[in-house]
Amino acid sequence: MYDLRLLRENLDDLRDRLGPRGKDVAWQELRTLAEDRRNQMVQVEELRHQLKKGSDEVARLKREKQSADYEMAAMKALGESIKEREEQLRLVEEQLAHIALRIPNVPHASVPAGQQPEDNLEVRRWGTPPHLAEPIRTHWDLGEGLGILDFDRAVRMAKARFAVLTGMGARLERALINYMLDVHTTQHGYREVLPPLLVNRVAMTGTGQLPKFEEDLFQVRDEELFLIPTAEVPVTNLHREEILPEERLPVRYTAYTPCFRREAGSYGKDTRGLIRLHQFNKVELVAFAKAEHSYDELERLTSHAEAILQGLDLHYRVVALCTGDMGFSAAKTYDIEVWLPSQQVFREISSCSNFEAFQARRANIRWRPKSGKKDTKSEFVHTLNGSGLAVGRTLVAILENYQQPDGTVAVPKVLQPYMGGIEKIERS
RNA sequence: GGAGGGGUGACGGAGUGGCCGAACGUGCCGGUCUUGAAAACCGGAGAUGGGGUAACCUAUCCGCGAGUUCAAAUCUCGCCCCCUCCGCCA
Repeated sequence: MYDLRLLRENLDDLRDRLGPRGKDVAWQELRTLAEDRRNQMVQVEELRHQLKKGSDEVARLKREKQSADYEMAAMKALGESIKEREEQLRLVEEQLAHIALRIPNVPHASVPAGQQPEDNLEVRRWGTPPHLAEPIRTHWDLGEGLGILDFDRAVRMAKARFAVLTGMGARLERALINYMLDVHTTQHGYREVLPPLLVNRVAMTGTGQLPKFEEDLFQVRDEELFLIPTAEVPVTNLHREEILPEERLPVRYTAYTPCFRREAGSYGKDTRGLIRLHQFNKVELVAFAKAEHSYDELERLTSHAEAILQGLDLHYRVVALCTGDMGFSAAKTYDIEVWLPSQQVFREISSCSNFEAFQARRANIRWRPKSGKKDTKSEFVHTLNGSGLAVGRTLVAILENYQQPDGTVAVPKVLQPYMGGIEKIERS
């Protein structure tokens, strides 16, 4: 969502900067509507001003025990005409919002141009692929072989794209969640949050999931509530309609939540295994920062997500998404991709974005400078978030990268305290 | 789910139709006083949108949305949320 005055005055500039990202935007209509809105607003204001003065005049006449019949009749007529014009204005604003809420964020200057994932820019790699004996097994073969992963039975109580973890599989997932939360809270300075998993429409609109992506969300029947697709939604909305004092910034939260996604339009993709499910666990990092610090914060937040992979000794790379591959609300995104030996590819395990003021404008999240003097006008914060990490995919990476020739899986050192001290997952 | 009470500015809390953007208090900012601070006293200060180069002007905002009226924080209706008690329940 954009500031409407900026929108009107910098429409061409905005269109240029969006480039192909703005190809679906009705620019001409937008321009007309923005002009209409301003003109009609000026008129309505003027008429309202007259109405107010007229009403004051009626009050004065009545106080002086004079007849006010003429004025009252005139004001009645004026009031009706205002009502009509306001209705027109409301319509224009509605149409304007309909378009404006569907305009994606403007990419930061440092974002590589491009349309395809191939146009993404690799910025660094860490570690090396493990030396594994052939045959290299997939995580679903390993998991089912060890009896810790069950896809078939998940269909009984749910449907395809759900999974059941049992035994040491469930334990490993829980260990990962605890490990990640512990690192972020004790080493990286994040405050832990356990938010609602159902949120309302306003919250979803604030972070940008709505109105454009409603078909990607699970919705509760009979009530206007949605299952969260990411903890980003409830945690960013913690400060909706708030003005944060300067000394509180930056604010950093971490949250473990299950996430729910319809995965509409992904038929045939990643149909096997834990990679793409309707429900998965994620530890999220969320930050609120001043504009001048938000890109430093993005680097920091990304490094915090990387720290988890480094602790687990998993090979990964970081890529800067190109303009065409970025999400709707993001101004810049780094994806962290972990090495999956079974497919010999890097797969996304974290996505870290700076939304600049895009979400803050929609959710009305501001901060106010400390100085008590003049110039204490509030400003929009910049919001950021990133996975730290997607837990299910981390479990996948561990199964595949730590697999042994006999089909067992070694437990990474840092997780052993969370796994009751065991060093290896065996069939049980 | 049932019964009752309530949603006003950063906070507390007045205000039941017109000079109310809203008393008063606390907190905040500036000043006087003081070696400095506190206290006391004086003064200032809401948010958002629109117009204007600017000083400034203007509209809207008393949970949200409709309605009545020349005029609504105040009256009517609907909705949302919070609190207390009862029921149910992890």
